[in-house]
Amino acid sequence: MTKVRTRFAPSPTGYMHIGNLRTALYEYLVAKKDPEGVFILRIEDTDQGRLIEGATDIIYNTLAQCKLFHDEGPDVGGNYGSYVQSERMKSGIYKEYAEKLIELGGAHYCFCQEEDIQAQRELAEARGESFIFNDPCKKLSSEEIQSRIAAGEKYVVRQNIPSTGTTSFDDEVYGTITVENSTLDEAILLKSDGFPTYNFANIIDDHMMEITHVIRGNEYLSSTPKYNLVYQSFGWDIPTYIHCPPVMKDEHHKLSKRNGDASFQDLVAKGYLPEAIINYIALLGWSPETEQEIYTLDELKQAFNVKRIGTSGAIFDIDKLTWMNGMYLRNMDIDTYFELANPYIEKAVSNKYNHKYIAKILQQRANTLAEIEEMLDFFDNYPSFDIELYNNKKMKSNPEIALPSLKATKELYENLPNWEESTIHDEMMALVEKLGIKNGQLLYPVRVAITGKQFTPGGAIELSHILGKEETLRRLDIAIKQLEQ
RNA sequence: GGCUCGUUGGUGAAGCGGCUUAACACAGCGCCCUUUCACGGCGUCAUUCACGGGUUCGAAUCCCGUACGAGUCACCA
Repeated sequence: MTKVRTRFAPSPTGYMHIGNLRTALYEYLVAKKDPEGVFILRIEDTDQGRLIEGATDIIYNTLAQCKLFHDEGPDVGGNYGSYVQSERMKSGIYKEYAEKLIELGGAHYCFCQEEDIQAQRELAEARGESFIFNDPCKKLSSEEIQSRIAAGEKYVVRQNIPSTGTTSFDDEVYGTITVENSTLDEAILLKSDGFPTYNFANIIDDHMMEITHVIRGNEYLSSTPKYNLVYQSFGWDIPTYIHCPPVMKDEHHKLSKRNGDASFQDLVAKGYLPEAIINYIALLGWSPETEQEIYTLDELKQAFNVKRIGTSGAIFDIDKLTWMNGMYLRNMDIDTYFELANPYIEKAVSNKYNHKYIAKILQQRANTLAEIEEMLDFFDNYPSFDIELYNNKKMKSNPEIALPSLKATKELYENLPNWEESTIHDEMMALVEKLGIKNGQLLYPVRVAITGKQFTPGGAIELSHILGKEETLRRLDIAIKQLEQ
């Protein structure tokens, strides 16, 4: 069996689309399922002048962050020619192949004017007819063709499509698809400037790079029969096709840059982990055989099976990603977590507080790194707040109950032998006992008083400990004064 | 408009003719745990698989049609 070779062929647009990333993931997984499989990166940078500075770096960085390491590519080399399409263009290979295809009867020269064809098309559409271009140039004699070319007349190379019969292909996810040849347009392969069209370049590149599995979005489903006709004319092996359903923003729209939808970089900036993003998008449109949902990349390689890719579009659900990201955050060891979270903790909390301890209480609560800053804002800035906050039905707390609780806590805190968390805990519990109230009636008001927030990462005891005796007492004082008014 | 593809709950989805009075997960809701929130635990959330026919003893599962949606029909990639 020949070894599997797949390729990821993005355009450097400066934006790593989630759908594209998923395609890259699937390409990587299909390749790596085979111990000798090869995953290739080919940059398709022939976009009409839309070159964006640093855009290829985004592609390299994204793949590296996701650990989707490619075996061949512009930056890592390989034995299959340039991996940058603009460089391949210069070599003239496409023209050679186009001419070869003409010899083989799979294509022909066409001297028609673009405007003429366009006019015909518009005429047909105006009449409500479907338009299939019937190229008169197909009837040209080879002598005439030669003389017109010799005379310097512009031409394109156009694919030959039989006017009868059908063309079928097998897709691993959509099954066998058959179309009537009579509904297929004879596509231009080589443009009048001598450069190939995207689809033709793709066919040639994939063949030259010995790609065995073509994985792409299902928007290519309709053009695949035309691809096959070219392969057949050349007598080349047809790759295995794996068309994937789209990743949607909502019921009707695909996720796209135009809509301003989140890209991979945006998600990372929002505090999502590349591992979690990969894990989540693997499950968008593909389902494993077991009920397992959390997968490492290695586990994904094991579990992945093309046959279980679905056929209908999947809506990107940020809530589920958020949940999954939280799972990753919670399941990592505290040191790793601290390393990841600290930059965010630094943004919100000055060094006078113990960041490591803060990370510990944060780990079970934050689902994304980016939300950390807001969760910790009360450390350096003690906010003013409404005494309404003391009202909590479940805790049986209200401003009236809060005042004596705060006063008692203040007195207790002032006389504590030390500021260990265990000491604070034991003494506070004893105080609850002594006052004959509920835990929440003491601890809830204290927590509100020292943070000014309804929700905090951690309870009154933990937070008192982190804030330190002096700061805690200061805040308690302010809170008591506010309540006394 | 032609062609191609799709349609199971709010979302991702399992299901491949009887084991399904449709799994699992997210979100939601309720309860429990708990010094808040979160975590964790428990429960609830589609009598029904877009709709209509047909095949069959039996259909979400097979066939046909309808509706709706998407993709594609460029000398763009």
